[in-house]
Amino acid sequence: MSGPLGSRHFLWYNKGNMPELPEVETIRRGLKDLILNKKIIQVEILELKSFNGEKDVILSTKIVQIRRKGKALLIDLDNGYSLMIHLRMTGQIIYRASNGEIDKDAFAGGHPNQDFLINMPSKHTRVIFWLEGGGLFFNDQRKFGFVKVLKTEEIEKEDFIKKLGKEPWSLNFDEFKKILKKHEKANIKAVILDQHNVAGVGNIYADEALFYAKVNPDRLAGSLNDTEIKELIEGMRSVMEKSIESGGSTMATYVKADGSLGNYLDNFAQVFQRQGQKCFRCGAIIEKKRTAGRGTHFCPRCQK
DNA sequence: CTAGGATCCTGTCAGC
DNA sequence: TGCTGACAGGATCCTA
Repeated sequence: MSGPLGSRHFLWYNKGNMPELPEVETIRRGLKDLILNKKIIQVEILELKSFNGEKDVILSTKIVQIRRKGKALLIDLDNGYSLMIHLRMTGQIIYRASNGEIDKDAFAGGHPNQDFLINMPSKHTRVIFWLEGGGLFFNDQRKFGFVKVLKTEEIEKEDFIKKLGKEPWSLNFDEFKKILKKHEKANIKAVILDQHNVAGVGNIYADEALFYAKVNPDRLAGSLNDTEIKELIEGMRSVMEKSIESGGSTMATYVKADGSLGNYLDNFAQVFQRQGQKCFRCGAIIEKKRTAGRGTHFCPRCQK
């Protein structure tokens, strides 16, 4: 197929590159320059499952703010309503010109795949928001993500948001230690993946943060000492900050300078999807196993 | 209450 | 070559 840069792209399957906090933050920043103050002219729901709420209530409204809570993207409208978007594993937010074609303003973020590079809508497009001068496409291959319409003032009462834990940056040592004590018999990886405990950490950054803290993902939460707890908070902050700086999984990080497709994980990953390769810290071979029901990458030598 | 397994869904890939 | 089944995973629901 021919890509937007005029070169040929090879098909490349991204296993497990799911949107987490850094991806949603990158989308939030990207959309701010593109859709703020724009009016929603029409909404097309192509998959009922992907859209919750009343569509008519958001028609002819203006986008006044774009926020993020954990992995949830929040788009506030000027009539007291908001859109809550959760990308789950395969969700994407794609902005295109009003005919769906890729132009200089094109933007895409979330689960990186071919849809970043082709005209919209695609077979994975579930909801289209036609705006003044552009189209905002919610794509989601596996249909686990969703768009939800709700009153802005009711966001805090929404089930997912209400139960959301703090993000690593606002979580202090004592609070985190208390959480680990509460779940002392669960795997540490399961604890930091649970959005009720810490907001925003998904499978990629859980593995990366545990590597940073030199903690084996199978360890029980109650077994971590104070130094490890401190390092783990630092790790969660650090790996996600680094990913946000590098642009998360967006079109810009997906298409390399020569027009071929790259892996945005290359920008920061120390262990994720590096099984069989050498640990950057100690040289041992990175392994993959199953922890907390998830594919888990770790260094068997330096993660104790 | 907690911990852990099943579930949703589509696409990929190994194995025959 | 084409089919089949295993696998991937965020958050929720269910079970013990």
